[in-house]
Amino acid sequence: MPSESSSKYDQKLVHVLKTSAAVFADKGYHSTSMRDISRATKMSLSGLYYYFDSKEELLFLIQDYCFSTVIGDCRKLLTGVDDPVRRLKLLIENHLNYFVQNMNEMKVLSHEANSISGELFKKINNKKRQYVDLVMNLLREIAADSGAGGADVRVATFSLFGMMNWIYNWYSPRKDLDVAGLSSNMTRLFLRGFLGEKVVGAERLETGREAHLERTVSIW
Amino acid sequence: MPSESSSKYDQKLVHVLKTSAAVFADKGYHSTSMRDISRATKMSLSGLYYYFDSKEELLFLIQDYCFSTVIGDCRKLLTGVDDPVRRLKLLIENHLNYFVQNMNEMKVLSHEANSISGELFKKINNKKRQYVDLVMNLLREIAADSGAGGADVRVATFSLFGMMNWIYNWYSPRKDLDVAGLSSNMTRLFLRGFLGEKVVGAERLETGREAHLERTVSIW
DNA sequence: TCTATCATCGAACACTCGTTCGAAAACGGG
DNA sequence: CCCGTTTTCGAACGAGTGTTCGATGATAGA
Repeated sequence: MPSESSSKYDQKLVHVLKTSAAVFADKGYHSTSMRDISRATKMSLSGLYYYFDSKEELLFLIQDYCFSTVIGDCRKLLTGVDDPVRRLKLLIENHLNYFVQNMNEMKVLSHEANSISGELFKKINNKKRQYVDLVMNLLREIAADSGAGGADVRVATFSLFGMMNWIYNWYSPRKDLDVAGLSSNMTRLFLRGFLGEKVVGAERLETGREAHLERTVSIW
Repeated sequence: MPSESSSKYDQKLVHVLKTSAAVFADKGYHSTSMRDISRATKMSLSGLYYYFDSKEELLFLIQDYCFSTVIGDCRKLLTGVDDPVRRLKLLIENHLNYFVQNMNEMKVLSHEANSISGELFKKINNKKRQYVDLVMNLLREIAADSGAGGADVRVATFSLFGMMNWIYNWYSPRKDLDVAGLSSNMTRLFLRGFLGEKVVGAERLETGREAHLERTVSIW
């Protein structure tokens, strides 16, 4: 949706989306009134409707912007990387990195997934399914490569999403590990669990490089 | 809250709670009107208020009943079991077993945790914290016993809750594994990830017994 | 059968909601 | 500076909200 054009209009829209996401995350979508949004954005009530047609479309824009960003960033990050285990690791890092920095949006994504209906709902769900399939196929590939056929791939996929997407319920940047630590912990937890120790050991050799996301103490 | 007394009153209250939970799960708490509840329970609007003082207390009763049940069942199940790994395994089985059979409540628990305020919120949060601490201490114990100090216990705890509590987003009793399969998959996934393979191998010897919860094909 | 308690109900109140509309302000290229 | 476009706004409407109240029906022990 948001191309490279950062027009005045786009900038303000993004600002409205971010502010609204914060309010939605705090009070919940349905018990947030358009008057609350108006107050938070310092815009008049009717002025808001210049940027979207309804409260529901506002919610859609928030969700769509998030998924587009996270999927887009992910695609960029994965181009050129072939080893599926490394791809998965990068995907996890990207996912956690983005949502730790956008926890309000994450909460809205989780809580208000069913607050959108009709065509807009379909659009969001397609993007979501796209992302899920990406992970599921990755896991299938990894399992096949290593001959570890014990685990149900569907269970594994959603377990991974579960542990990643649950963070908005507990993660505190102040008292917890930073994103790099969080990421390496979860990656190891999941990969070891999915494959067993040996394969993770092999992985260790290949990934000692990219420091851009794990500058701090990391077990990898 | 609900003692052994199954008076007419209690029965009807529980029925109202269960029905309301289904509606809340479907439409969300805030966009469910008391008139919706009235319609679903086939009670008059004002008649509902004989069983609770406000919509918010209705939500509280649903959540409180759930946590009380799951924690109570868990305590019963764990009495007499000393090995921390076995305790954890039983806890996971109990958790998944209960919430697969009460997915509506699970959704309400997750989505509407912050829709309760004041004293009622504190009560719920205490029970929740109790339960989380139980798991976290268990993990600490397990990590100490096996000398595997690599993983952050807090991350591990909430990762476990994440994968378990995410199921309401994807689990379908028709197309997915049954609870026993789900449970054994997640248990293995988590324990292997948390400890590494060896310790899980040891565990395999001790737990081949309890058939009451895993009658079906199980890898354990 | 009488009566006190339990359970249910219809109607109404005060309030907030999302959205619309026409007009005014701000802006920017000529 | 002017004018067409972009952006903002105040006021209002109709619909739906949670809750209350007094009264009525059901129930069960004396």
